[in-house]
Amino acid sequence: MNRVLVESQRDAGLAALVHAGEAERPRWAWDDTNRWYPGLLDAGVRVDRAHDLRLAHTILRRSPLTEHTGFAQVAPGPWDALDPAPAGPPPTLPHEERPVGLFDLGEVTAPAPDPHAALDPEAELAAQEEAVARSGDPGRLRFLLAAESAGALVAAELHHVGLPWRADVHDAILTQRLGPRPPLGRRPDTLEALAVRIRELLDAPPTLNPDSHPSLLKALQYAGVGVKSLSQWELMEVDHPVVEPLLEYKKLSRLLSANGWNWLDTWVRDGRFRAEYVVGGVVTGRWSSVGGGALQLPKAVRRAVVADDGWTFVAADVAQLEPRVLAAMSHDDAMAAAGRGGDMYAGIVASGAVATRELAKVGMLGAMYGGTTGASAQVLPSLARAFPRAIALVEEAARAGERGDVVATWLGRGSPRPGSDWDRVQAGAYDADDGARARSYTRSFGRFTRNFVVQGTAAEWALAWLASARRRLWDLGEAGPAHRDGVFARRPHLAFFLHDEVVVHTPKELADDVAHALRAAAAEAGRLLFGAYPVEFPLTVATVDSYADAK
DNA sequence: GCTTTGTGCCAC
DNA sequence: AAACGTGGCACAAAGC
Repeated sequence: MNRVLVESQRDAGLAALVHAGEAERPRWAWDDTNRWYPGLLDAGVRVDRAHDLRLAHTILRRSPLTEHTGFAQVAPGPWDALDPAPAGPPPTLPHEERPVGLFDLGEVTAPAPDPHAALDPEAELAAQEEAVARSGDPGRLRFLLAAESAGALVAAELHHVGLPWRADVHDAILTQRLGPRPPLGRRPDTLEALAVRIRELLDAPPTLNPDSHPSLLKALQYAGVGVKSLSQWELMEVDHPVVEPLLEYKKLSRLLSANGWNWLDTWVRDGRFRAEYVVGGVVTGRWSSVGGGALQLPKAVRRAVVADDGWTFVAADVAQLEPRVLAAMSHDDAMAAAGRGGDMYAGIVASGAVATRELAKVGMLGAMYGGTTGASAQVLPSLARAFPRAIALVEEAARAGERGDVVATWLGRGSPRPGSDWDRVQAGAYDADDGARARSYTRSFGRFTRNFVVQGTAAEWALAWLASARRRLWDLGEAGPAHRDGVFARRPHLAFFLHDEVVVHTPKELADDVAHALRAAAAEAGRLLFGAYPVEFPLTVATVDSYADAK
């Protein structure tokens, strides 16, 4: 049963209405989960199911399964122009005053009309349901839309609860590696000492700023260090005393700028890191994030992710998700068999296809990414003999992209068409240079579609896993000490998600049940996507008090 | 002065 | 200076 929420219901009575309505387990349909759910969560209301019209609209507009429908063929409308709503207020700015605005005599602009006022969610839901019904595979699309919307609920809940973050531990990590926090505008002691050492070894003046690429590159050349760039991999190939301190400087400088004290001030409040996850933010269907680099938390600071007292983390990740997904999509029995037993790469070696686990790994990754060089390309023929259906699937996806065609994930998410420069590049291939450029562009798009089908289907598996885990964790009920107010105060809940891994924050006494729930959810996700096809999705699960101790 | 671009590195 | 997919982010330099 659907219940559509419209703008006129955005008032003080909303939380009570939704709370009461939950008794009948409806599917709440709303324009954008982040415009409704954060407020409900703040009011202590969790919803069981939802339908995110904006996310569903995007999928249905681009799926090959609906391309013959009017829904996909009409000109872009207001639903196509929506930006994702943020899950929360913007962070506080470090080291500066917030813009005041009141006495800012700059250009006065009228507030933009709220695009949501013009939307008709009831009509949009009806149109979406009709498009699904007329699609080439309503069952798959219904599942995809349900999984995407469940993901939106999860993302809002992740932002609501936040990832436990110990600022004091983070500060200790920074102080140990960089020295005490310096005054504004000064380098930390360790970096300053390294800068001095780098200048000495290069015989460079005290004005040399190691953060300035052009001047550092010049100084390296004067000193006879023949590098064309400052990237690690190139510096590592050079034998010169400056390399070691320079690499150390770069590593620590990165830590400082990306996850240093400024990051801590900006993104950690009240012991929580609240990231904005953007569901469907990647064309493949993966999530992206904005603010704080939530999907790039470096291993160096994960020590600061510490469970609350009486609570612990259960961290789980899927072993070799993408090749398993590929085996299932292609019904490659030999590859599925290689995945039985936990380590698919070991299974590939056992099958006799390649000699070592490392070769199995780089070979499979190369097949899915479109690698053309090195060991990965060398073992590709062997992999193609051993796993013909799997390799054929990615090769066909690559050829489709090279033709400029659309490909689709297992559940029907369509790839974007090539950009407007596609025709221009192809048509302009007059001389040898232009021809080479056109071929390079074509192959590049082929690598994109090759990877799209696998990465996108892996993202669908992950959504199904998240949705199932979310329900199972809720069903575990309340236990142990309350750590906060709110609906998850005494409940195990998802606290972090990263493409193929999750971290659950749970009362200690439920840790074993959580681990079981995550494994059961993984098995359920496999069944929901691939039915009885015998492909396994084994998890590596660890119960840890700090995220740094997971795997 | 501001915005855009290039570089490099973090995650999967 | 990348090879081989998807991203975000900070900083300095270049562009306007």
